[in-house]
Amino acid sequence: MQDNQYIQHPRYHVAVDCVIFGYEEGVLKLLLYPRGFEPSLGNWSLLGGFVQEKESVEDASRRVLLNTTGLRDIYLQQVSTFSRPDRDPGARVISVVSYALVHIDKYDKELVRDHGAHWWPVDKMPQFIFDHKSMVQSALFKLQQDASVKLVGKELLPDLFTLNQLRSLYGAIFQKDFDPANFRKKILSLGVLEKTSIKNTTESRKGAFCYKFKEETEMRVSDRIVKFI
Amino acid sequence: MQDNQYIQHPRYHVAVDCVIFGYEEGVLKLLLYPRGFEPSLGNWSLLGGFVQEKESVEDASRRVLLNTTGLRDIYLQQVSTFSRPDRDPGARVISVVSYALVHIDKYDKELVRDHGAHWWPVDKMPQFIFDHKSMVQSALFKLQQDASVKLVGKELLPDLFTLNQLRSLYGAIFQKDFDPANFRKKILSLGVLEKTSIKNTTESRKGAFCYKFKEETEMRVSDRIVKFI
DNA sequence: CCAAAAGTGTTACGCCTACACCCATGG
DNA sequence: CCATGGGTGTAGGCGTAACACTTTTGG
Repeated sequence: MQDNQYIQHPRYHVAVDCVIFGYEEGVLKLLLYPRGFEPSLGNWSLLGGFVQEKESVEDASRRVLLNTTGLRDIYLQQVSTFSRPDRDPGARVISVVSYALVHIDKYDKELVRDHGAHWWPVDKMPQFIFDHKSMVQSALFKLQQDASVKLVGKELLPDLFTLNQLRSLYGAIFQKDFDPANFRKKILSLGVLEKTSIKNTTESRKGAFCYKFKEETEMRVSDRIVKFI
Repeated sequence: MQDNQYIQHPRYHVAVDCVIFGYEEGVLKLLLYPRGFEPSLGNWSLLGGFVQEKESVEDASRRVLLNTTGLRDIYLQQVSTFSRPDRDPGARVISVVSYALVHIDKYDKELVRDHGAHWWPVDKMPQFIFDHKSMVQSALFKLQQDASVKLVGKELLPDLFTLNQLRSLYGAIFQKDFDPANFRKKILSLGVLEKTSIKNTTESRKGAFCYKFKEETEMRVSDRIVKFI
């Protein structure tokens, strides 16, 4: 492509939309924003923004996440690009969707409240604007794919967690119950967790030992954690 | 986002780049175009083009494929979006990469020759322009992912093919040899192939029966074909 | 004591791997 | 008749699923 060829081609707004996953009380949740004006008033929207001159799509997503949740160093994965010419009735906008995994207890509550945002369980989601519903579906699928070859959890759970909390998280991600005994053996065999001497007694009478992720180890594992995906 | 908010944001050229896979003589190949001018003269480029006013990214990719290979109804999958601000030295261009699977004997030879294009084996690729090398790597990875849960072959092989041709194709995609006996059993157990009475004697003295894909069946299989990815 | 979660052990089954082995045929 | 690819059969191993069973402790 020659430089002078560029000029004759149209240019578009390029947006980023973030599917922000958090995990709380055994439920996988999504941070969404209510749309305050027509069209699509009352429906809910992903957190988004426009790509600025000197940033990449990833930069833009991180900027948007920082501005609305106050969080840095977030685990972020690109999902897919949505580009139907009529997808946004306001103007031609091409949107790159990513998902983010955040610690639901660490975000800036004030900032989020000021934006009117709300955490929605993934199995009870509201009406979305535009094509945001299929964005969420794509993001969830991508998360499942990733979680089947990489142990997610560091990004969503507290630093110390029990194996049953991790199992519940995987249950929430895959919408499926995992056998406690087998899940325990499978996960421990991966060798990426470290047992601590701390017991968590909030969820059972007996109390369960807490684990943490080993430093330095890549959580991407050689064989898949979840076989069926 | 309100309509009047759009105007203050920058707009960019949005391109599509296609990683076109073909399969010939046991080798997985890529259709590439030589760059005829500086910068990056002599290096090779993916087939690309700009997204026009009334088309989606997918539309644009299909248009570009049609214009340069003469092929319609191509199997096309979006891979990822590349957006580093400096990725194209000529101008700010955000590019959405897809891969295409084509029958290497059916494309329009003249059209391709006129463009100076050339099929390159994936294991002997030339120098690329810009970030096209990592585009190809991402595309190959995505193809591997897809081929492990969906039987690709309809899109790359002739209508009638032997199981060993299919095995060679999978070997080329995953850069790994599959055991003939085990591959045969695994593939046939999927139940998506139909044996014909036609024998192909070009590749062995004994001759091998040709198979074809069953009509109507979805080639996406429940358990994965290739376990290690 | 009992319910309920934590944690360990056992068994059976399915699938994959790695071969051995027969078949057909052109040179 | 033999080298070569086509095609079938089989034994071993590994991982998982299913589930029994034991431990701990607050109510």
